[in-house]
Amino acid sequence: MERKRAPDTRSKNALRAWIRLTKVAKRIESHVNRRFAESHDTSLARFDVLANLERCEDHAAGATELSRMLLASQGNISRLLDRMEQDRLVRRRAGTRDRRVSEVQMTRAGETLFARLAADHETWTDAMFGELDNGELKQLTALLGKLRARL
Amino acid sequence: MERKRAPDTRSKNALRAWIRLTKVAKRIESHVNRRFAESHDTSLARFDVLANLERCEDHAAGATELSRMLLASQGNISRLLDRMEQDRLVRRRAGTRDRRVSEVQMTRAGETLFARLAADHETWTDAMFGELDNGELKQLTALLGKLRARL
DNA sequence: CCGAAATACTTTACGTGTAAAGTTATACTA
DNA sequence: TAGTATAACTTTACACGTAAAGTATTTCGG
Repeated sequence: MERKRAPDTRSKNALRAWIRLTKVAKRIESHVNRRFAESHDTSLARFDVLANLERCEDHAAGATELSRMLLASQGNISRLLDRMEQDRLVRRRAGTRDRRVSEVQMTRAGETLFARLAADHETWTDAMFGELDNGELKQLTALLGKLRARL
Repeated sequence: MERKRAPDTRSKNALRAWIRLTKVAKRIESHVNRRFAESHDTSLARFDVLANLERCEDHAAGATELSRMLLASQGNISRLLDRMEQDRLVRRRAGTRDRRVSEVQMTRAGETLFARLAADHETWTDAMFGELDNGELKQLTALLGKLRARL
């Protein structure tokens, strides 16, 4: 008894790749989010903000700059920073040169939290990607890089 | 002048793969969402519901069944279906055998819309993945499949 | 220097995601 | 069969995403 198989056209293969890509990304994201919530009462969105500030000069950046790094809208960032500021993870003050700019500065508390989050995050990632060896990881990264070029 | 490069450890490579994976997925998702909004005044979330109903017997399924297929919570599905029902894309009625079940049935309007959405979606996907040839698409799908196993 | 355009951010309205509590129907056990 | 557990769904409260309109500041052309 021969099982009917989906066609092997380029178009269908692209569709399959996209569906698998989004499902895998969703699963990992939800996994990481749950872990951040359980063990640190925080979220992936906040981690992303901290991770990007970490790589900035003086651990500070403008809000628009942040929104570009995070691939998110300014409005979204604005309220996310409101909540993070309430929790004392970041501080905002008007820019000195350009007073339109809201300079976002990571606080000591933010730095401390980020260090803990980053360590856990690396551990989890390592475990989740455990099925792939080093060569496969690079291959995956390279394929995604090629894909990214067209977006 | 030699530029300092990030270390090539398994852990860092896993981190890089994950970051690229989520960024690429986000970009495609946002692209598709914008297109669905512009050309059909709808969303990726609704498309996913329709696509999954399409593959069900009689184009109908229980809400819990749907939430599992979509990797989403029951509460989310419940309200998403409220909105889709208002727009006459699906219909709900109590199950005949088990009256707790909310049987979700795609309407004619839903089927018509889905046909149009699916055609466009395939075109867009094909274009976005244009950088990858057929072999690379399969390779990507396979790597993601391996990854999925551990989640 | 003055008015217009551009830029940075905030606010608002809404869609979509979760967790947790609430409602109703079914199933199971004593 | 009564009582309780389980299951399907809805509701609520909140986080987080967008687009679009609003506010304040800077920049630029005349």
